[in-house]
Amino acid sequence: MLTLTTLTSMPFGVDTVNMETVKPYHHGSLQTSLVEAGFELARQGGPDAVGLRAVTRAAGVSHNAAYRHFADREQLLVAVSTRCMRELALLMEARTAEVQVRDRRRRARSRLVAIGEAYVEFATTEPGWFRTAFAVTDMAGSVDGPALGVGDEGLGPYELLGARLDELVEVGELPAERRPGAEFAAWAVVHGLATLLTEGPLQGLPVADRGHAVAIALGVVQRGL
Amino acid sequence: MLTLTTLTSMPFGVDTVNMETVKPYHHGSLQTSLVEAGFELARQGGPDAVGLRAVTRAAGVSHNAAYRHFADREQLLVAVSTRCMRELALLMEARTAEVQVRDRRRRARSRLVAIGEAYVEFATTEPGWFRTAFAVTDMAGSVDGPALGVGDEGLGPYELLGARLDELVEVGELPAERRPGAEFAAWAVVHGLATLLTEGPLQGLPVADRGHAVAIALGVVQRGL
DNA sequence: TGTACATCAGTGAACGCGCGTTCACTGATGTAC
DNA sequence: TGTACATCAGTGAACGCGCGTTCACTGATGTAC
Repeated sequence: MLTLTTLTSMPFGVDTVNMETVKPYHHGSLQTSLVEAGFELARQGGPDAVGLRAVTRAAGVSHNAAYRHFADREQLLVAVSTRCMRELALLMEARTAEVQVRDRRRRARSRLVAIGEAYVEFATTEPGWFRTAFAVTDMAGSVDGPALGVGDEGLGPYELLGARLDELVEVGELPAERRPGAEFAAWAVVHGLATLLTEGPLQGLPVADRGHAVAIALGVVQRGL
Repeated sequence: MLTLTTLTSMPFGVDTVNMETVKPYHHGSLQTSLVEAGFELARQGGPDAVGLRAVTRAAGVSHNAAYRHFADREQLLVAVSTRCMRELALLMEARTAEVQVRDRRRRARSRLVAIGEAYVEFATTEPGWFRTAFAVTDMAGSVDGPALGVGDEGLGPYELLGARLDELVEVGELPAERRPGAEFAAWAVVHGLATLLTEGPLQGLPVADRGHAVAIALGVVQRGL
């Protein structure tokens, strides 16, 4: 199993070390550092932990240096949220790539299951990041679908789901007439599982039973599609 | 369509009026009043709006009178959350009772759909209450299932779902061997829809499309069960 | 039937907390001439 | 090649906010005698 933190490279490598020792007046990449600090804070404390003061404190900078880079707390949170969303998308992609099935049809199904499982895996192993990813939702929705973007860097979770469903159609595992709206069903189960297991009343469910619950729910959706 | 607020009677009738005019030193039913005030605050502002000071202010009482009835803010929130959960259960029961279908099998299916729709209806029409209902989740989980209780006053949402699924089995619409774990699938879709439409990235979905999305998702689960 | 007194349910002032935000500032950078 | 100066990125003190919680208190209630 991949460690989640290995999915993305460090924001800047050597500079971080130099910063510790030299500590120049001009930071050089403070914006990135602040987002990264917020990302780490969000890991433990969720969106509420991402504050202007907390983030600047963690970056070793005076508390209102952040105002050079973000208009207010909300904008910082948007940036950190996007960062979390990208992390989710990266895990989904990684788990998809791991699928080793020859048969096109079975392969397409496995890959759909894989992104679903990755979604729930992300939520349960990194609940703080998961909550933060969905803490900001008033990014203007696009016409093509809801805004679950991760900026210019790759596809978002929603796009990845769409790609899997398209694949299912291509391969003949999903009747084309059932394709429209299929996202809603697939996404809803998986998001529901993630939320119930993470923040909701299924929090206390023994870890052993979790996989079971996920398997049942994903099975029902697969059969229903 | 029922108005949600009509589902429960006022906490106390005449006393409320008298309280306004007489305002005795001893309130008489402050605990109930505080919970009810929290319930109203939660309607607009969700769980964060349920504070000791906010609630006492709304009840027209000094800010720490609440400590006679609740050990701390958390306990107040638990009480208000339970209140919200009961409201959800009441809507689910009301919508179930409205189903008018003769055929036993079709009736059982309709009633399952009805509680699912009620769940989503509650979340979208009363997002503050919905969020508050699920804001407290560390009530010790029971052995029989997750703690989604509403105290001594009737069944909780989880129990209602179980009843519908049992009915489906009785009536022959759900193979008994698929009954175990069926809650997970059903609950997950519905909770996922509720969350995505309410707090998540589907917030911006035009109201017209909502019903469509819900119908598709519920259809998939029905078919999959 | 009356009264003393324990108990209970409120009051009001005060504390400390961390937060977002604003202000006037200073140190570093880079570019026009 | 050198220097003045605008611009940019950071600093540090201060403000006001609402919150939960604690303290010592007072007013009302009901019960034992």
